Amino acid sequence: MAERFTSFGADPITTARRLLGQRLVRVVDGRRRAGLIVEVEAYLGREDRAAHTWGGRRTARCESMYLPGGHAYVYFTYGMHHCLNVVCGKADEGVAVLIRALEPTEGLEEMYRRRRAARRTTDLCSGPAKLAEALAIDRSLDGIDLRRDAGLKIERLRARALPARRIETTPRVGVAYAGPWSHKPLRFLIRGNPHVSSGPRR
DNA sequence: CCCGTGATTTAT
DNA sequence: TAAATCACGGGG
Repeated sequence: MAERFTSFGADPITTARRLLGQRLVRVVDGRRRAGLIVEVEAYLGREDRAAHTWGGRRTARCESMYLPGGHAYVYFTYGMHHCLNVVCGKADEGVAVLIRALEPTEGLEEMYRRRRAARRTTDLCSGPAKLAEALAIDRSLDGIDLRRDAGLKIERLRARALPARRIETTPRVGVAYAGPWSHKPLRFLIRGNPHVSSGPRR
């Protein structure tokens, strides 16, 4: 029986690295859908032009990003997509880690049912909105506590972060508008994993 | 490459 | 109130 991952109090870069290789679990009607976290991005709060909390912006949408580490921040964009962030740090810091891709491990049949366009397992969760669709994650989960809530949690499969040589670092995806912040190496992937999204390779 | 799609944010 | 924007994905 896997324990829950609960070390959400650190800064977003540390948390991002710690989350790689852990297991994201969604329970719907008592049934599990799960996958290993293989790609994440760190969002650094006030100073980070690409973060929703940039400049201390505090809007209805991103309010939950100011909760203490361990909560979910789920937002809706492009009129059709949801994305899941794991809030980290302390209350009011506005820092989080975007979960960008999973290697599916449980509930694949249900994932295929939800993801009409998926032809192979690497299409199921290889992007932030893909995994949200596959795991039925939407704004109803915004602000929930990942350390206590039954519907969405992270299981700790390893006590320590993966060794640095197994982690690839690249700029973040889709933040070209963010000036200097668009090039910073804040995207982290498990090197060589086929389930990562189609962002920059290095 | 282009485009859907509509909530959310930002400008007037 | 109106206009622009968008942590994306799918199909050519």
